[in-house]
Amino acid sequence: MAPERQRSGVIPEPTVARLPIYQRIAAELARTGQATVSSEQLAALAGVTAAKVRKDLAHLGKLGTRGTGYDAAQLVRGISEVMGADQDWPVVIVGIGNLGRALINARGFLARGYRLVGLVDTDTRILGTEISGHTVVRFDELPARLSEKVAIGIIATPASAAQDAADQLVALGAGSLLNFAPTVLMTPPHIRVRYVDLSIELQVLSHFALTDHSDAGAMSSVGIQPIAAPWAPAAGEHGARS
Amino acid sequence: MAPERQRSGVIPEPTVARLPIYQRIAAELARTGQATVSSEQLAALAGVTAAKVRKDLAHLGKLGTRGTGYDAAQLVRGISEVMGADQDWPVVIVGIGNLGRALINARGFLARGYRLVGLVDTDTRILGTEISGHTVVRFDELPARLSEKVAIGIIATPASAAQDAADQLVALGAGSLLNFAPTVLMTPPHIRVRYVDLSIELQVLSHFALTDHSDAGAMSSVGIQPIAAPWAPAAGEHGARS
DNA sequence: CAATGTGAACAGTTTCACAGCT
DNA sequence: AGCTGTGAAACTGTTCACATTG
Repeated sequence: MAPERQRSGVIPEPTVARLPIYQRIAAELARTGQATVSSEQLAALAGVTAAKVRKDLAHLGKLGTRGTGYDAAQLVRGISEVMGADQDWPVVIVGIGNLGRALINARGFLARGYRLVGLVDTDTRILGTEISGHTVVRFDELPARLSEKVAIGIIATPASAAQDAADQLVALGAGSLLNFAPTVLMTPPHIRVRYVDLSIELQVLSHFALTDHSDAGAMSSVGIQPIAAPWAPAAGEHGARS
Repeated sequence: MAPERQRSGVIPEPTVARLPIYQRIAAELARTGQATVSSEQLAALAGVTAAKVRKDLAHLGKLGTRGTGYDAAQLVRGISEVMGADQDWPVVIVGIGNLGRALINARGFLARGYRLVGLVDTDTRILGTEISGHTVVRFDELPARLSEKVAIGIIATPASAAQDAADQLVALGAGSLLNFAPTVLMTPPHIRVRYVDLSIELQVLSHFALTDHSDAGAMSSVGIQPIAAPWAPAAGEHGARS
């Protein structure tokens, strides 16, 4: 029945990082009553080219209809499926400072499939505190409170504590780590790690501010900046590898 | 005198995103008394290949010495220079929730060159609050408090407020935006935008957890995982484009 | 006939291998 | 002898152009 899903090969990482963006747009359009989306429209709203959208979506199998476009609702489901948002991913957050709290509270961050199962910190001032239905504990108290393996560990500690956090998370079964601390982690080879280093983001911006030096729009790389619009979507990619 | 700096062409974005990592490592080594670093050592600590390190650093001009390696202190300075960390970048943060506060407090985030000049929010509960020597104000009060153009605007608001924040920041002269809200921003073509979407990071991890499915270390892409170590650095890239 | 899906050309990065300094 | 700097090859991802299909 289902119109041929889950195409064969692996999906390239840049594509994987763009799929959630298409999904968000498709969901919003579906919500406002639009049943179908063209690659052109999706491209305009996502800040990429239409060809890229089609290549990206082709990885999901054929869920478009020629002459018509993609079914918005079907797109949302199809992308959920490949992203694994359907499954259940027990998440532990280490480091309950401002960043940790921001992650806990951010709407849409721990939604759909990503289930918070533990909060870890060492600061005695917040140990024992209850946040979002979870008590903040030290690492050695965590196993007693877990009834399952951790799938994803989020490291929101200072750099000095990050490696230890990674070790402990791996010991609890985490196969994936999301590291916000500015350090390169040493991990066994089968562990997937993604880095989000906020200070690097700033530095990359200032570097290009320097080299673009007022030569408006010269930003060689992408930047589709579609046809006739006073303002065009600013295209962006989300990187990192394991 | 200075040994030929600032090579001609543009530096590829993936390289730009790695330079701060090398810098951090070089700084740490210099601090512990090591005067010179080889590409091999830098590679092992950064989780990349030695060839990549050499190609990357070659963009800075020739600051290595054959047979010896790179001078650690010189590396730190050279990278500061190309990243623009020497210059002065007035930064405004919009959205003083947990994330905004995390950015303000994170050691190393607003250091060296990135100078906080304004905090904006609309929540009456925190308006007027003083944080890090800056009073949180509404956007319309900000111009009166600024004595210069904004260089970089950081958007740490909910998605619903992000586009407005972007518009206002651009009006204040910001040429670069760092957007943490899960939305594609519409901006004039000469504005550089980088996206950090936390929920996408989680989804990318779960996608690959799905497809790698226990086939340990098969992660095709990079993953140098050097020679003989029980644990190898987990390589990572930091992406996004304007 | 509009809009997808895709082979082929193109572009950007990474890896390799080694020539060239120190 | 050791280690950088760099062309050339390999690879990965993007853009183009169009045949194909509903």
